[in-house]
Amino acid sequence: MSKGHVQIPSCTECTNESKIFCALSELERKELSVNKGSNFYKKGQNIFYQGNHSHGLYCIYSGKVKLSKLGEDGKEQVLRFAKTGDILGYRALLSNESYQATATAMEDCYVCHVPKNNCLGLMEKNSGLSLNIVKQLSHDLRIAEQHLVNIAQKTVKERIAEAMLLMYNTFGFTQDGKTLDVSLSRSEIADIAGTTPETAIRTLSQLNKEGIIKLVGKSIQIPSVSSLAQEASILD
Amino acid sequence: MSKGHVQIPSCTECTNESKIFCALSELERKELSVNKGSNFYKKGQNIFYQGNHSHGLYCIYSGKVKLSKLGEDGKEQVLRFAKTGDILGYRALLSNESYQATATAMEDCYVCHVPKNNCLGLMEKNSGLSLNIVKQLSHDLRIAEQHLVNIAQKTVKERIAEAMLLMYNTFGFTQDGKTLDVSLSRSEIADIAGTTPETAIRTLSQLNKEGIIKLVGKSIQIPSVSSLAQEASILD
DNA sequence: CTCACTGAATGATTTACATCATTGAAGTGG
DNA sequence: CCACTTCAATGATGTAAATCATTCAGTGAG
Repeated sequence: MSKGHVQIPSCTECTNESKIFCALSELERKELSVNKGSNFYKKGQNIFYQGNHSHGLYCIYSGKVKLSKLGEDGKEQVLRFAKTGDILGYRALLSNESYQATATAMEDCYVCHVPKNNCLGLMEKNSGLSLNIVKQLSHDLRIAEQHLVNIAQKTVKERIAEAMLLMYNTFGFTQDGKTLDVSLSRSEIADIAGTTPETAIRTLSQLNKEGIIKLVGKSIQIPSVSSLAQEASILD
Repeated sequence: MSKGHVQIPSCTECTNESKIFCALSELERKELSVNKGSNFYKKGQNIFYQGNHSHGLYCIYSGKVKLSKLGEDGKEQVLRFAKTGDILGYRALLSNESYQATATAMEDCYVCHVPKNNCLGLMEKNSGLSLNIVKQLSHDLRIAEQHLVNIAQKTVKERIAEAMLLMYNTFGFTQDGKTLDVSLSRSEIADIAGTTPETAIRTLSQLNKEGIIKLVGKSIQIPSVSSLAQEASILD
């Protein structure tokens, strides 16, 4: 807890370029800030659980978060990721249903929480905010449906390649311009691709041998994004 | 009921209880109606194609429609269904992207089309309408993500059972209270469950032998919805 | 330093499912 | 009425991937 002591500023001072809240005026940002809470989540901690009831909106000040869902047998399926500036929990908030996924900190995170009434009040007043959220929902739906088709029709190898691409598209590279700026266990990669850890491991080392990716300790390098993309969509 | 001569009324007179447009006042419905077009689609015809650009919103006056998506290799994946009173194409309209799925008439359909500007104008004026659409999007996202987990983790038999349940939940039974009120080819059922026609056929006849479902010619009967749900490992 | 613990990697075995090939049933048209 | 087409159904076979089991490398505690 004593780690760092990061000071989270008011929403008016927030430097994150939020895709959602950019529609707000200075005054509205102030209103957003009034009742907000800020929390620190250690790597591995859950921000909310599938089945919980929603009390507001989460906004990631810093850190990486994964959203996953449990199947009937308890096996985890990663749905998508979120990072600095992204908001979480809008689906449950808007449909007034319980959370249908679990949000887990992939690394130490600072996350703000805006109470339900603040959000809904602002959405009613500011149609730009509503539209941004609608766009976010539309985007998520598109991604989810594409993910569905991928899981249903592609081979494990293609799905693993696709998972690498997802990680690249979401988090990008570190300074060296080739290493994925995210650390996932083999088991988590398997949960994205809808396979088992063992098969994920085997497939990763196969891609490694083929030079499509490079496994360096815990981290993964992608020498050529385009050849990885080719691997993800075309059968060998 | 004579084919080809159904008179589609103005939106003010529409008897369909639309989940979306119920938020509109009499006056707004009139506005909705001004520029709307109405079309007849024969069974098998496409209402819009994956990749097309959106010019407005579709509203189903009568009939059943399936929404599906093509994988890289051309294999079809059924995403969801729509029926009388449902609207289509809101995702593409709102996110301003092209259609990412293809809508196909499963039986002869009458479908209205409301131009883009009418829709967006009404949405701006009536926040209840926006909220309804947000709720619809949230719902679709929930279904899509659940579908994803099912495809990723369940066996073919469970997925086929789930597909039967989806058909039941969407279209219900005919008058006899046990026959699914929808006609799908085995190949289409396979496209829902993410499998091949052959395996779908074999699994259906297996479920038939076990008495979970009854295959009567082209139609499918469900003696007990709860035992079918059990077969699909649905707990909720 | 060594013992225990954790995650990664890989081999062996089994299972589930796709693919291929064939037959039968039901339409459809000349 | 019969050939022709289309679709449902099923059996045989090959294969991808899950499951189980084991080894190995790295890390931290005592």
